[in-house]
Amino acid sequence: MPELPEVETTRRGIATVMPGQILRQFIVHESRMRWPIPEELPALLQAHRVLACERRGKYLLIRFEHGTQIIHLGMSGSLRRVTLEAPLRKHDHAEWIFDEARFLLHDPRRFGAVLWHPDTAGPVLAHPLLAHLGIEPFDPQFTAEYLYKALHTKTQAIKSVLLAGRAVVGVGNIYASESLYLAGIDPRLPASRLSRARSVRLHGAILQTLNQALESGGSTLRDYVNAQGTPGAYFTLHAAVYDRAGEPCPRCATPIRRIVQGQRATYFCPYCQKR
DNA sequence: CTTTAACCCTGGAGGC
DNA sequence: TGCCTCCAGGGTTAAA
Repeated sequence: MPELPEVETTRRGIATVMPGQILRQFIVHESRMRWPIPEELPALLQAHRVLACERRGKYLLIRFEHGTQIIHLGMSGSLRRVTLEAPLRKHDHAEWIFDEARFLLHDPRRFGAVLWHPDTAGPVLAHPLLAHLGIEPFDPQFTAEYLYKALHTKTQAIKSVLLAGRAVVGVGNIYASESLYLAGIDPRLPASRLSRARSVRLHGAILQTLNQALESGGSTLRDYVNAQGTPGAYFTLHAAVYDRAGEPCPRCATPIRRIVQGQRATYFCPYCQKR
């Protein structure tokens, strides 16, 4: 589920509650995630104050006075507010308990992670998992020219390059297909062959796609803040090509094609999207 | 350095 | 019903 808009929506949700609060208890129910949740983490965090809730790519960063929790939601994870009394469900692997709020990390596939980076180890953004991430899409420095320069050295198919997250973060498998559709670009095009003019289109398409998803995430946020626990309508509902193999292209009615690139599904319109 | 494929894990969908 | 196979929006890691 979580692509960048979902992660950002989650960040906004926890950021309305956690900063300034003292974490009374951090409890681990299942430590076997992408990497083990450090055993010493509950003791390290107990009675410490949250300073801020940030995000880098799809990683959530919960800053404390002495270090930062690095959280990834993987493929099936969610971090949601629940009532103080709410019973644990299957796949609730960790919980954050504050005086008047409680949060559960729920992740059936356990591809997610909860790590700890002490301040003594240096800036958290220098952490090996974060150090090589591409630019944030909403960073003003992310321009069409920036995108052009990041792509023109890569020989791989443009869809795979977008997905890799080294040029720009946050374009997951859904949004990669959707952005390329919006920009009229064939996902198989070698990234290096994208012209400046088409970089402008792609840049706009990426921002439009992510922004649209972020807006629809607002309903998720409302649910989130109200502790209803049900994910809102995700962007999937408005997808033009994603998961629509065989269905007519919204623009020209040509059947949408599904191909596999780097072991991930890609959807595109063979007529509207050009090499 | 780049590129490819295997892998971590559970659950839902669809075929038989 | 049940059993089997395939597929899933993430990203790291090892191998080529």
